[in-house]
Amino acid sequence: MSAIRLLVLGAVRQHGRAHGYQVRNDLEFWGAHEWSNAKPGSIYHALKQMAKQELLVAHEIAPSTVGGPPRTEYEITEKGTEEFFALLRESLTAYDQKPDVLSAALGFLVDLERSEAVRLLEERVRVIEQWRTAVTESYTPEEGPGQLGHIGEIMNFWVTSADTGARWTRGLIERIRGGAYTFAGEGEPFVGVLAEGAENPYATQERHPGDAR
Amino acid sequence: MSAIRLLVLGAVRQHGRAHGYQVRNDLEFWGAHEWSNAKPGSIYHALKQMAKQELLVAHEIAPSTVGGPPRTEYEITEKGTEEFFALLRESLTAYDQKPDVLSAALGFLVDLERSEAVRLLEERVRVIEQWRTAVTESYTPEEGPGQLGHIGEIMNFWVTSADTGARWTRGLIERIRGGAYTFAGEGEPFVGVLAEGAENPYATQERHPGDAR
DNA sequence: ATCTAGGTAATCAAACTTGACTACCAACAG
DNA sequence: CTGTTGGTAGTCAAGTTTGATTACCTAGAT
Repeated sequence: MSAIRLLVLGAVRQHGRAHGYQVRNDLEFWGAHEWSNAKPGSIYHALKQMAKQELLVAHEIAPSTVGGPPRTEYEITEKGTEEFFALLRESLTAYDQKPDVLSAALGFLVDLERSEAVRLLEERVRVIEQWRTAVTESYTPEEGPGQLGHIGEIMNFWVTSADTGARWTRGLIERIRGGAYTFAGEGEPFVGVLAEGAENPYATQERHPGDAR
Repeated sequence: MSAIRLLVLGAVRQHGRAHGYQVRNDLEFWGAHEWSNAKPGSIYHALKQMAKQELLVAHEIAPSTVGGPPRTEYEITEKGTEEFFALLRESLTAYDQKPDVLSAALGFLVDLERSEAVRLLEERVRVIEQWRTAVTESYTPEEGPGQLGHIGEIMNFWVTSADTGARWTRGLIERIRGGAYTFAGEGEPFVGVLAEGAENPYATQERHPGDAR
């Protein structure tokens, strides 16, 4: 599964109603074009595709208010909302080692309730650990180690990445447990989209436990 | 760039001459279907594509020696060999954060000379560090931290992954400096392909400095 | 009044990827 | 000597991704 559907569904959902260019801008604001396949063609394709599948409805109106050609607006349906949460939950727990999927899911983490977020992330840690066990067991000994030569470095690399992923996830769980961020049903949600016509003032640093209440 | 071209080119090159099914088996032997898009359709597609681009030549012969339909054999051309090394060098140094590309390159690392391998990996570390600096600078302060809320976790995740990647690469450099593995021009290369008709006895563990001479 | 630089919104062909499916043959059971 | 299981080798249609390109409009410069 690629990250694009989750990203697009989530972006439309946050706006309530959005046209392609708006979605495109949100995703750029999140830096998504850097770590996922959120490029114009993919975004517009996903919108059309999901409209055909009735996850979105297309309103062929809106003759543009700020110049440029007319635009199509999309609205998320009930079915789309279900799909959104299904994708979100799956992306958080699956360890398919495609980091863009996890990144996309992190962007929508706070759309869940705090307790569920924690539960899913704990499940994620479990899945990673299982994967690690399976891999190191099935790809081991028999004829003794060293049989693989430099090929073993590939597995070593993946295992190292998995361990980092697990450790990082545990850190995130702690931050959430410690009260960081505002989750669903906790009032004033954090708005991660650009207002119509706003500038793009991105900002971040190594963030840790106590901030962003 | 996806990993498939490098994988297929490299596999054909190691055999000297190979048919699709053989390549497919090699990649499976390396576990490539688990961490890359090395699936049958992609492999056969890549073979045809690269034959059209004259990176490979197709020999439409070989009426099968072991049962099954006739098969097409491919041979790497000079142009293909150049492309192979170009892809390999790029995959080792580029930090496009698609880990499958690095994995593929690791499989062919020993086709380079030891000194070049080290040089490229050091370059890789530099590139990762540059990326890290650029990201943490450009996505920072201005309106003070905490502006990003949970969105900051995405960057945090990428930065953590980058750091792990850099640290792991440094470890690999040390292992190589310490004499691990057999590189180009050092005699008897390690054979990472299945002999015609061989079983698939994969094996690995957390490997460290002194082994596999 | 005209030109053009630049932002807005989207499309398109070409390439790539996927997963299911086909076709061929050998070997063995019945 | 017939059927059927299983491995070998590959194809195909449907879907996705990419990068270049188009079309529209505004605002300021000439």
